[in-house]
Formats: sequence, C-alpha cells, structure tokens
Amino acid sequence: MRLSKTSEYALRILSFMINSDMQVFSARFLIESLDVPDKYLRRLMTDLSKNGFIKSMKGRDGGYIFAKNANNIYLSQVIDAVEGMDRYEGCILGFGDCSDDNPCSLHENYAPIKEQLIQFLSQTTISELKSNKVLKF
Amino acid sequence: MRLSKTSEYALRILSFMINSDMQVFSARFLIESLDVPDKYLRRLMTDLSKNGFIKSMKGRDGGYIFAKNANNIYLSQVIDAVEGMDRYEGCILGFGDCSDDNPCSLHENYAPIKEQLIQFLSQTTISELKSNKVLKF
DNA sequence: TTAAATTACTATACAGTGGTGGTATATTAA
DNA sequence: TTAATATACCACCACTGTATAGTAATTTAA
Repeated sequence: MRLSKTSEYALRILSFMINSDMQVFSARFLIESLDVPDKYLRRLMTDLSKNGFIKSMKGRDGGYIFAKNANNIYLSQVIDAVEGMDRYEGCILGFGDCSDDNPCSLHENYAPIKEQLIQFLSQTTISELKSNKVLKF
Repeated sequence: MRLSKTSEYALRILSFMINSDMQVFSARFLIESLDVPDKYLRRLMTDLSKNGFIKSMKGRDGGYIFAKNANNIYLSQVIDAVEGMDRYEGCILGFGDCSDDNPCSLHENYAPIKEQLIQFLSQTTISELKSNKVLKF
C-alpha cells in the first residue's frame, strides 16, 4: 500500500530532520537533500507548520525547525493533516457502514490486517524513525 | 486502506455474482443491484471479460457469466487487471528500491504488515467470498 | 539603511481516475 | 424480417492530486 505523494513527502522530510544533527533546515537544503519539487515542498512545509508540527523562521538564516518534541508527533497525525486518514480507516470496498455486524465480503479477512495498519500509524512517532539502519530519504 | 473505485466495483460485482444462485447477469441487473454507474459498469465488465474473468453474451437475454471457476480467480489478479498491484506491493514511502538491505525509515515496521496484505490479496479467491455472513454489496 | 536570503501567497497547468452521452453492433423472440 | 434488448466502442467532461511560475513579505548581516 502506498500513501499519497504528499504524505510520502511529509514523512520523508520529518524523518530526515529527526535523523540529522542539525536544528534548522532551509527549504533549499531539504529540496536538494530529498529530491522533492521546490514549490511543492515549500507549500507542504507551510502546511506542516500551520498544523503545529514544525515552526518556520523567515529571513536570512531562516528555515524550519520542529515545533514540538518529535516523540509527540504520530505518523497518523501527519497523514491526517495532509491527506486525511479516512482512506486507511475505512472499508476496503468503500462502504460507509461496514462493520463486524454489517460486513462487506472482504471484511472478515481484511479487518485484522487493517487493525494492525492503524495501530502502526497511530502508535508510531517521528522520533521512533531515528535509526542507524535507515539508508533512504 | 482503500482500493481504487474501479477495484472496489470489480470485486463487489464478482462477489455479488458468486453469492447469487443466478448464472447470467445482465448489466442492467447489476447496475440496479449494486449502485454502480451505468456506463462505468459496462466498460468495467468489458475490461473484466478481456482479462478472462467473465464472458459476455450479446443479444436478447444476454449478459455476463463467469469465464472460469471462481476458485481460480484471486483478488490480486482482479486488482492487477483493473488498476495494477504496484501500489500495494511497493514501498509505503514510494521508494523504488526499498528493501530489507536498503530500507526506508518505515520499512522495518511496515514490512510485516505489507506481507500480510499481499498474502491476503494473492491467496484469497472470489469463491472464498461466498458467505452467509455478508450483508453488503 | 540596504542588499541578500529566506518563507508565504496566489494563480495556473497537467495527468489520472471517475463518470457521462451517443452511437454502432450483435442476437433473438416474435 | 423486424423490433427489442443486449454489449462494445469512442469521445468527452469533471474533479482531485501533483507540480510549476511569479510575486510579495519578512528578517538579518553588513
């Protein structure tokens, strides 16, 4: 399963930031490091700061910095802010009222997998993405 | 996680067919039973028959019928035919070369969940969707 | 004070998915 | 044979996500 491009970018950026020793990250630096389109990244960063994940500092030597501790930012919160979590929480066949009591034909088999996905996204924080194993951003 | 609308429709249609006692299903009947847009369903059915899942019969009293035994049609095959499986098999952050040896920052945690999803889609057949529990199509 | 470096905003373009309309073609009951 | 009923095909439209361009506004080193 893939996230939207925007969610991908958002998580890659935050994951890159938490895995670096730097404090302040300019848009230019992030763009060059992460291969995210210039204007698209800038707009996304504005969005992420409006949602309280990062702070922006204008002017010379400005840039972006975490607005709160990264161990308090959950993946699901980031995804929810930029594309919404509905797509991942809902019925795999798109029924609005699918449930254990009113199941679609895939519900019984898919429900436990979805449960794990939701757990993963809603219990993992950005700071948990700090790792010496990670090679890709 | 949600499938594309087209995959949703395809699986709902095939699931509906396997759960019915009828043999031949006219487009009109499927449209009314499943609330899928008229022309969209017709185009999709043409696509499904080109991919060998169903056969179409023109003319008065025509309609659609399974082209092969439904226990030989896997969910992943249907999804692959109408939208491609790439989105579900690939890296959650969209990296083309993400792997155990070259992981993205979510790989370690997400890999086992993805594995279950792939297993589910590639090992479940349409005939396994036949159930007396299912209430929704 | 000024110039440089930075983020913020607005408008637009493009592509893919989902959806619609009209017409052509095939089959069969009568 | 003909009218009715069905699928097949082609062109088009709308919406959303992704991406780009240009300009405005802010801050600070010098």
